[in-house]
Amino acid sequence: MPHLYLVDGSGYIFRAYHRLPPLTNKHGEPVGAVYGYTTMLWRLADDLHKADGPTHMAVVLDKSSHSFRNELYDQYKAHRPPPPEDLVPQFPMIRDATRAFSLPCIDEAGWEADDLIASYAKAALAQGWQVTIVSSDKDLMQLVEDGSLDMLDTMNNRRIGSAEVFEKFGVPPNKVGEVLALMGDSVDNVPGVPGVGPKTAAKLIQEHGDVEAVLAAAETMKKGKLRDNLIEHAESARISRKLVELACDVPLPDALEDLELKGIPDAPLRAFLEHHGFKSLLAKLGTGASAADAPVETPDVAGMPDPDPDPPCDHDGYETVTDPERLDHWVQIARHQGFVAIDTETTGLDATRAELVGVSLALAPNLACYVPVGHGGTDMFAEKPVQIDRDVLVDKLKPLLEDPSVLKIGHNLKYDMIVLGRLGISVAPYDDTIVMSFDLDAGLHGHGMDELAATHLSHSCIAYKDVTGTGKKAIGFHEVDLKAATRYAAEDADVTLRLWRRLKPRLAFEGSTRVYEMVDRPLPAVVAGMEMHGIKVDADILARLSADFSQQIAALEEEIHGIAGFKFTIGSPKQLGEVLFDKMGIKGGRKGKSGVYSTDVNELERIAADKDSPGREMVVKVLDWRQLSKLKSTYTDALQAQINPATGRVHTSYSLTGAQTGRLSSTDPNLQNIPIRTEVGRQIRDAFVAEPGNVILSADYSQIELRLAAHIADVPQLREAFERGDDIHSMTAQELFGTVDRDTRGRAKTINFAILYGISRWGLAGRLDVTPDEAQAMISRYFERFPGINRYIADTLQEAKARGYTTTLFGRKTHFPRIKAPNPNERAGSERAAINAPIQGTSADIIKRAMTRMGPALADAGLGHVRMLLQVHDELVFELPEGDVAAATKVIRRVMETAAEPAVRLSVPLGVEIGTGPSWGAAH
DNA sequence: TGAATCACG
DNA sequence: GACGTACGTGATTCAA
Repeated sequence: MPHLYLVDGSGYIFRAYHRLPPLTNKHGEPVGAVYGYTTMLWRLADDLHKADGPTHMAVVLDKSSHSFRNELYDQYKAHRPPPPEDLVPQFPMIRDATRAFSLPCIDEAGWEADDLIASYAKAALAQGWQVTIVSSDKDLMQLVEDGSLDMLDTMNNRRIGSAEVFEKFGVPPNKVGEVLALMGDSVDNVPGVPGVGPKTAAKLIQEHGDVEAVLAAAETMKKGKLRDNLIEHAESARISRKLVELACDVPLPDALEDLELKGIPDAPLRAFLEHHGFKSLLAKLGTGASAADAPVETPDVAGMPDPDPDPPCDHDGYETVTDPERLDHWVQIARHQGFVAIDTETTGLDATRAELVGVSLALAPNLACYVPVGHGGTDMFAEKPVQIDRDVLVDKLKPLLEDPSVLKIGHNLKYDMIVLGRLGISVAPYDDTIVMSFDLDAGLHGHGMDELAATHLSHSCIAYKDVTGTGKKAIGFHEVDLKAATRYAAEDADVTLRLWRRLKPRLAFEGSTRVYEMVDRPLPAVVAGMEMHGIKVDADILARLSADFSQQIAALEEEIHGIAGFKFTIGSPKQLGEVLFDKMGIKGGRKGKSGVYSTDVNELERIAADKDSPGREMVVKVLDWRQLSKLKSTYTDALQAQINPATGRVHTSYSLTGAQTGRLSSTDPNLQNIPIRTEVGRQIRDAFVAEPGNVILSADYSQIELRLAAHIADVPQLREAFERGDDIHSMTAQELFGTVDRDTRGRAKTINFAILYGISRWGLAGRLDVTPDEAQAMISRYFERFPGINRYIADTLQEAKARGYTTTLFGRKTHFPRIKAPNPNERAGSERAAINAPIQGTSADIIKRAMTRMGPALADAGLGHVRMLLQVHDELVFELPEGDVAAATKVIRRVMETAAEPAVRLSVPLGVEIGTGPSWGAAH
């Protein structure tokens, strides 16, 4: 069956003009509306091949501003301002664009485009055709008929059928004219009835059927303003009814059959696109791929005509959005454009607790706005500034942020995703400029927005503290006045967008697309989920430990002071050093550069091991005191304070860009350094518990860095040992010392780690308590037995010096700008780090991939209740229903063991050890 | 704010 | 011949 598409070109031009940034082409002609129009036609042309796509198509335009309606009512469209100056030259270009697509362009003097559309629609329907009107004009909604005529709003990619019409007007399509007549239209200057808006009009028509019936019933209505207005303005209502009526019998300038689509010839289209420099569309034309085949997630900014890159930030040009309709406006441009930068402002730094204060959006440089929703302080009764209701913002923003065809751009989006996630919004797809910067420039500089703006845009951002103040006088962002808040917040979105335009093309150009797409890009969403979920911590267990530690600390303190003969601050390394080395005369005190004796563990253990030292007794107690103080202050006390009272759980924050090698880091609190190595410390892990009926599951990669070293350096002996499942440290001991016992295995283990960290004979000598010469002999022997290792070290160093960076198996770069430093100490430090980075970094890449795949893999296996809670570099911690343990273990092991594949094929297997229990401690 | 110390992988 | 002794993190405390 023929399917006719009627494109409301005139309506589209105005909307596109107002919703798109003011672009110009290389000839300096304004083309914003033309660009929007062209991409819209392109998308329509894509539907050509679809089953329900068009067989016939025409673009309908207004010819002149005069129509029969001016005869009916001389004020019709009287107050309409002339079109904007830079839109006028675009009208003829729209006709060019239409011709470039070889589409018929229909206009007729004396008729509006709406009348022509209505007439063509009726004619087509009479022949039994399908009709789609490409427009979102409310007047045209009268024409909708279920099953035969619908509308397509290309700005929102939304089909409008009678259900949508009913939702908008409260009446079926054939009554829309009645409603429009009563409510009037200020833009077209259709008078309607004063005091009657969409709601009242809909109610009246629902009750009475049509305008005449409403007017007739007016006399019988209860007395009031409405009744008076209906009686007084009855004539105006009748005129309005005629004005909104569409003419359906206009003689058709072209016959229906002539509108048949015969394909779109390349040449004229190409010429048109080239004239305007619409590169992204040209590219699609060139490869013969249709627009639908192109990735919608990453709009080609390079293809946007943009002769004026990065003007300085115009803080006073940012809009404060306090009117819901203005918000709609911004959202619609964003949806049409296909990308938008976003930033949220909140009451605090902890995303899992902070309240939303406002959201800023940016569409192009200097085209940014701020939408306040939570300003006005915490006092419930205080007067608040005019602003949009938070729930309204959520309703209006959610469709945009979840629209799969609109790319959301943020800087450290993980934060915004948590804040928005708590309001029921998920953000996808997205690009994160902090992650992009990290993947490009790790090791060169930090990745905070202010630093990147200074580095890449030569722009110094408004400092947060300039807006809120510092120290005790600091106020929350919700207390900042809207003007200052807009300048600050909109600038953040503006800068984010500008950074994105700089960084995005660099990814491909500099070979970092792989690691960005395959490893890091998905992480903000995954990690946001983990942070939001948190892990349950039993405050009672911690409180008991705190009390216990307290007692022991007090007792030790007394004993230590007793031995010294006076009181001093044990926690002060300065005082402790003086007590030990000056007052008590212990020998061998070493002063650091600040003139303070070193009193670290190594030093104290050296004293404790010396049977003749007078300080033995005290030093042993100090070591105990230190351990308990550390555990109490850093863990048992601090952790209790970190429990979120709303959730009863602890929500750490992971930094995706904190560790140069690609690892995550954890803060507030750091859950990646919870004690495990000593029995006392280990008890703290028992406080990390599962909810009733659930268990904690811990899965960790066994020896992942050594396995990766075996693969990367290609060491056959190590590879084979891992394949056989041998104890790798015993095997190393056998190779190095010819015998395996506790001592040699321990030494071999130390050497194995030393290799990964970039070894020095002195470092190893210190660890193993041997002379540097003996240490050197062991290193030499190691290189001899595992010849791949020194080749790896030499190659890595050479590459790091030649290129300035190292890479992981997934292409992650870590830069080492100091690797050629003249200071040998500095240089040697960089060299060791460079040796370690590819191994530590590849391990980080692999577990990150496992994390990304874990959620979907568990869901596929029907294990939706299994939650991933923590990552500790080579370990993932889960919480799950007891009954799911067996099934989940299988999935988790499979995902982790195969996480490198298929991008990287390892020559060693990855081993994963899994344990479960009521607490994290018990799961190990 | 930096140094020292120590918790983790 | 000096350098000054393992990679990557974060939190706490003291003292300036």
